[in-house]
Amino acid sequence: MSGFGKGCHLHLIDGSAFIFRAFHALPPLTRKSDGLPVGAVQGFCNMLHKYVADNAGPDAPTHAAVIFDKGSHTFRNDLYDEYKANREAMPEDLRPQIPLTRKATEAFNIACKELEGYEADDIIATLACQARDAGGRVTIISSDKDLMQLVGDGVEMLDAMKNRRIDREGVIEKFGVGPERVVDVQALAGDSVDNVPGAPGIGIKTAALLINEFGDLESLLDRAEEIKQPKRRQTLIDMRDQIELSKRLVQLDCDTPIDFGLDDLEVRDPDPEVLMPFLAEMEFRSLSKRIAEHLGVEAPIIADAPPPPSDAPDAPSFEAADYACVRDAEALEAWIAQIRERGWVAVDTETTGLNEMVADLVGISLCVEAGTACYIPLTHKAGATDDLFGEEGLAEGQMPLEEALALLKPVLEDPAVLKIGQNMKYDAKIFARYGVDVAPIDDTMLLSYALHGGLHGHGMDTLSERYLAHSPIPIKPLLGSGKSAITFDRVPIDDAVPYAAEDADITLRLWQTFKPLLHQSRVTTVYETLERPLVPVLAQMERNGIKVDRDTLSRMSNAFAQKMAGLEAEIHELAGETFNVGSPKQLGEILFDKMGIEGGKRGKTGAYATGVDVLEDLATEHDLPARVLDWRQVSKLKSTYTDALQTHINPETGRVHTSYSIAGASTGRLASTDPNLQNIPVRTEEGRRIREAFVAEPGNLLVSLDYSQIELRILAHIAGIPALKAAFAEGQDIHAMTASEMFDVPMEEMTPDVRRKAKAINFGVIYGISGFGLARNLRIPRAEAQGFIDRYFERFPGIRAYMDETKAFAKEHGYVQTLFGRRIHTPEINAKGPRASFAYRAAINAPIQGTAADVIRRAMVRMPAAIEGLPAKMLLQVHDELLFEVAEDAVEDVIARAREVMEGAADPAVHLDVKLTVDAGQGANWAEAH
DNA sequence: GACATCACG
DNA sequence: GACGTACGTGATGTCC
Repeated sequence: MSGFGKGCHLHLIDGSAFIFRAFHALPPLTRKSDGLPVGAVQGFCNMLHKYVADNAGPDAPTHAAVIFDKGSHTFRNDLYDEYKANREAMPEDLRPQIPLTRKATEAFNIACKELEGYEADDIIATLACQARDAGGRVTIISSDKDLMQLVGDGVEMLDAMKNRRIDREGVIEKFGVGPERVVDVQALAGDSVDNVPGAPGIGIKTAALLINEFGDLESLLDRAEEIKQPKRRQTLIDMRDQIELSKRLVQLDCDTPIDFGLDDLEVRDPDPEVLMPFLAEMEFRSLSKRIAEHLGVEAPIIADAPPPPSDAPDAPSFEAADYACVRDAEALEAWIAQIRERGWVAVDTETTGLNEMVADLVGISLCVEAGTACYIPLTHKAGATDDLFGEEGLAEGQMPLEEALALLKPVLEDPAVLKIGQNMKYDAKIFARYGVDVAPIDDTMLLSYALHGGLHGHGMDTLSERYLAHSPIPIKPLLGSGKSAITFDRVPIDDAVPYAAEDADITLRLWQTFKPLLHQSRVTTVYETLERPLVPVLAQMERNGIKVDRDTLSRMSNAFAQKMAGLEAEIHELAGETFNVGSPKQLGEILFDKMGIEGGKRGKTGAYATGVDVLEDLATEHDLPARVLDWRQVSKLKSTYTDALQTHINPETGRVHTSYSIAGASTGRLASTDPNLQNIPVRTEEGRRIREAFVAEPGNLLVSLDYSQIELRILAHIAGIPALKAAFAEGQDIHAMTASEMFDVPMEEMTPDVRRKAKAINFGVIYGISGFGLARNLRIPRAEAQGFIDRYFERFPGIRAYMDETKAFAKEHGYVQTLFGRRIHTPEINAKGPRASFAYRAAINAPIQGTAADVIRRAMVRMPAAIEGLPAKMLLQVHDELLFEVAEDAVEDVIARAREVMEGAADPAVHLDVKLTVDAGQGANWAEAH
């Protein structure tokens, strides 16, 4: 290459951002041999490898460098000694890893640059300017807003996390001005993270407004007298020096005295002779294997590896794996022998659909060690050979389903053979329909949930990509999509084998990866008491289903349809034209443009907001929004409940079978899908009637047991609030007690309104209270809401301490914990900006909501044994409620036993200072039982 | 497929 | 002092 110039493309990676991201995104990891923390280094290497691997295309960079900060004192500190003064100290675990990330960059043979006394941003600015002036392109890999001033003229940014490019338009979207005026806006708005003062009372929005009006900062300051708002005018006049200082702080230096040139940054291939030893030194086993594979060299042998649960010393790559197709009893028996020899097997089923209540078994995959897997096709259809009667034969070369199941059943039910699956509830339910009761089990999805809850999803694709660096064969090309989609039994066996067997292979490798980590992360008990044992319990509940009366729903649907039609006519009449009432966009235009109602607020997409709270405010003055609210309620009830629910009634059982996701919610709660039976209406009279359609079989009753105020009780325990504990012990009305404390109203004189306020505050505390949130909820001025909160903290001082401690814990560890040891990761807690506030509130809430979720999980796990022998079935869980179907004469027995289990569910693992109490109800339908 | 809305705890 | 805010979910309809 003859020097940097036109046609060249320079990539500049913000090294510090990479390190911090790697550090916070990953669980702590130490080097086995000496305990040196290396998690961030590993994450950093992962990102570099991904970066290198992703940049092979025609748009590949010709030049690249990773830029680091160096030294804590920069010229900005000379300008302003408070610059970055409120930044928190670097975490202890991260400090020793910083020099290692530099070594890593060099090991990857990527230029690694820094300059004493200068921030990485200034070096990036200098290089970007040089490259631009030479006529080349530049991509800055960072999402730091301070770098946005450099965008334009061939310079772009790339947010590697979101894989989003930020160009001139992106900058305007963020700052309201073009890149050349970004520093002016920043000078006015300041930056709390870097402690740039700016002008008090002016944020980005206002700053952009002013700059756009006056052209640039200098003109604005010179002509500050012309500003109409008196306060703003005075601020700009008084604060001129501070604003000008701020500008010098945010302005990047394009002239740093670097001692190298663009030509030194030419992209070079990594040298395996250097890279491999470095990875070996770090003891990155799987990463070095992966990179060795990518470079086509031998992976280094890293001594002192922890013994994997597999006896396979070197797992073959997925590409090299050769999967078997099992077509007869003899071959299957050979596999079964291998399984018995080892004592475990990864299992995966292929079926005709996602609904386990309906789907039929098509084939089974087994894997006994990494790379050694098979697929047993069972009911694949022959190709396009259907005859006139639509009868289709089975494809050739499959063993009879019954024969295969007869051979496998003893193994699948053998207590000495562990069956490993990814989302085993699905497979267990399928097998159950064929008379096979799979046990014991391990579930890689649940292992990941216990280990990484809150960090990422736990689907197989995610886990495989993250932990095995392998993208599973996608199912789409096999099945097609849309109308022409086929079911798995129509996939040719030859195509099915690699796909299906690979799933079992991946599952086994994930198990080998995760299982040893359980102990290290101290979540073995969580997995073994709260996750794994729930699988058979939920499988049984889902198979039980709940009887839903179609006629009741159908009648309600008709009534709703009539009511909607009437309301719609009224609404059109009021609007003076017909429009789609269900379209928030059209409704907004009618209300705020056509009718000219004041106070329409536009959301981020530019459409008017027309949510309930907006319409409720308008409804006091206008009829139309009031009618729309009515229409919406009816429309919701009809479409989501009376209509959709009917389609979920299983024709064979006459019941509705929901599916619970165990690893969906980050806090440990379950989530119900297809249909969601955890959000059946109850708060309004009209909605509650939907529950009349959920009925018991003749001779039975529905029995509902729910925890009373479980989250507040847990809060009282965790935060140690004597007043709350005492109130619960005495069985007082907790919201009334709170109100009495806070507003100095004796309990006898309590009014509903005062109690309502206290209730909102109690909930607010659980949610990580803020003045703004409470103000909005209660529709009171923010200052008043803040006053309530201050008073609450004064009266219940333990709350404040709990919040502070929880926040500190999250910041230090990257996760928070429930009383039972469940970890909920909060990777964003150390982010900057509003994301951190989100993470903060979620971190406050997670231990409370999560502990409540753990409690009911424990109750559910114990429930089958507790009601054994009684004519009762557990049907549904709704977070703090369990619903049973019970023969009439056994109702009292079941209530007594279930209540005992639920009230004692925390014991013996945790002794709560506050007792848990359970309310019970019964009736012919769910409305009566609740 | 994103977004707005609304049902639940 | 200003960001943009209540926590956790799933399903539906509109609109591009």
